[in-house]
Amino acid sequence: MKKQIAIRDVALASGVSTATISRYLNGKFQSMGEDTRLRIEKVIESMGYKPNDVARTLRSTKSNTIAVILSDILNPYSIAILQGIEEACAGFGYTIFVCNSKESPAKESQFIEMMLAKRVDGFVINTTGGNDELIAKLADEIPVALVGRKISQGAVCSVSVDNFQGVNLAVDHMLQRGCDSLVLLSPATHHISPRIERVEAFRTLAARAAVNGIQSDIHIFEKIQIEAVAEVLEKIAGRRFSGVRLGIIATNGILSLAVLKAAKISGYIIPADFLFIGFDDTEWSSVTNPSLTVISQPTYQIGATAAKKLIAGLLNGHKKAEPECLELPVQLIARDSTLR
Amino acid sequence: MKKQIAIRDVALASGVSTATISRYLNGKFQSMGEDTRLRIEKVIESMGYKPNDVARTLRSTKSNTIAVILSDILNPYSIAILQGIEEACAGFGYTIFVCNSKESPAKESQFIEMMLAKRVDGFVINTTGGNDELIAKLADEIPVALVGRKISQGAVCSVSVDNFQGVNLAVDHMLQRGCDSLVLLSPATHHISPRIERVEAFRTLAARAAVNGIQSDIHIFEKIQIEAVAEVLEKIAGRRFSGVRLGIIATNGILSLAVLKAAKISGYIIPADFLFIGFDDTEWSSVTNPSLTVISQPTYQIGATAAKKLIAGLLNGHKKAEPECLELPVQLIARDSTLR
DNA sequence: CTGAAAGCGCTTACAG
DNA sequence: CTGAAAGCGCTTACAG
Repeated sequence: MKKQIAIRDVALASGVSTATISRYLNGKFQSMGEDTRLRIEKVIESMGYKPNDVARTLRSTKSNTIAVILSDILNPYSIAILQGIEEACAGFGYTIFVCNSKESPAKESQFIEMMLAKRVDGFVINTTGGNDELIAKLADEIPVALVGRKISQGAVCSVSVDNFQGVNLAVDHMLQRGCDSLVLLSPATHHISPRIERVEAFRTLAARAAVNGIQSDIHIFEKIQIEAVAEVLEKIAGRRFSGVRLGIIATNGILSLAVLKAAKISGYIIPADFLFIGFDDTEWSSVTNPSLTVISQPTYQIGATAAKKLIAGLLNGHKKAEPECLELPVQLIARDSTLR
Repeated sequence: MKKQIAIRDVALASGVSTATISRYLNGKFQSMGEDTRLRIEKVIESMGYKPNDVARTLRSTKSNTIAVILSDILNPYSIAILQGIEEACAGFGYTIFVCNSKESPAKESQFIEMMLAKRVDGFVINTTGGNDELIAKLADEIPVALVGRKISQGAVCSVSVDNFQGVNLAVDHMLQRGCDSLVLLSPATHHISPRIERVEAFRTLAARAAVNGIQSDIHIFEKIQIEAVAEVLEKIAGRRFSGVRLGIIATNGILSLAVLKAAKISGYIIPADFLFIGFDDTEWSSVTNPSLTVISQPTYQIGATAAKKLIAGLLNGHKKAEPECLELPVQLIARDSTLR
């Protein structure tokens, strides 16, 4: 690497002090003669000078950098959120670090430390659910916006969805289509808020439906494996011969895909054997066999909104993001998997 | 934010100089008394001192940070590569900046400038194809590894796939299944190497097949829109009534999905109306209707390999990554879309 | 094995 | 409108 041109070189060549160059770099043109401004512009152009962001950050304690910590980068849900974050940040000149905690609280807290050491200006976190205390403290020091998953303590800014509404839409849809038995499939809830909320919502709604003789059940999967799902399917869909009209709801995209694969392996036909609703309207949910009725989450918007809230706080010089909890509405998209 | 504890504070509290603390931080234990090491360890622990990476980077010109510039973060292909990069980097303590150029050469070059200003240690780029010269020069200054797409000039390290092999597998498969007319669907090739290579490969292979009376055609899509694809399908699949046995190959995942959607809208039945092979074995290609025969690319491995090559160079103190061009093999996965 | 000192490339009151 | 000077928090020869 050839020797870097520093601000000193530009100052020398322009016949002004480094302070003035710095002012120019920071767009403080009001306090500067037009002639000097023009001169500096020329010199910078001709020397091909590029400011060193690391030095600027060290001095100004502003890095124009945001840490994004995702619990599972493989989930299309996370990617859509990431895209929302990326675009919102790029629009304001912020660059993002991307970390993948893989649902490990230990990794998550390590990443938080690393990002702190890199002096990021703020955090967008889709938390594992295992660092509530750490994140609450973090949010006291530096702007933090949570996406998709909330934490149980502290007043931390979050953007998520109305999970009760989501499950409600799914349950209502099933009942309208004549189901008299409902089963909810969920990944292990741990301390992950949307999972807890969805299971809770289902409990509440199932209790209401029970009054009208609707049966219900809940299955939690510690690990999402096709075989495990197939096994459970075998158990609950055996009812199809008993004249029961079964409706199955899966509470996230990964699990929805697993149900589709398990059904295929086990030879179940959807919607003949059971109606099925998944979560997350991925780009492929309209071309599966059958096409998938889903609860669609505004993923892009979740990411973009969170990033914008964070940056709004940053631009106002706040030490923390507005601790407001936003809950965006979801939508049911009816397709063939619930065709009666 | 409470005042940061600096190395000076630790030095004071430990009764040594900042130089010694710095040595400790950098693991230079050989040149240090065991007693001092232990003492420093204690002090750092009790003060909760965290080194400032920005300052370290400014001084040492090493940021332990790598820029990843993706041409389309929405493509599952990119995500899988990103995952490979992320894991390889995390394994060596490197953090990644993620930039999405959205196939815009202008954005791509802007991102390169930004990342340079942030003093990243290296670049992993899935290029738009519009900055060959810039990237070639870049690679002379700093380690660069290209993923998926190569550039036409300069000796730059790259990890991609054997595209001739991929198309060859697809064409052979079609012929074995009795096709006598082959059509290749490709997004606009621009200067994107795998697209060019795939179209070229098809040309070569189609010419060979022509000797045996096999017909062939190529359609390039400027923009991938369902309607445009449906229109082309209408034109070429009209042949199905002429007793011709048609095989269609789409050269990337996004386009494959579009073909599936277009076929559905237009009422074409795959594989009855035509056989179909897509590129990229996404997690959902086994549950589409019909399940998809694909050319599977080792996406995770592409990313991981590129990142490891880059880091290997970095660790050896090289200014540039080994300018070797790696081409990984692809695989054909046969499913229902080519069932005869 | 350890320290004093210079310096990485900027920004920021302060003074004029 | 502009400059001199201090300093952000480290690392690195150099010297002992």
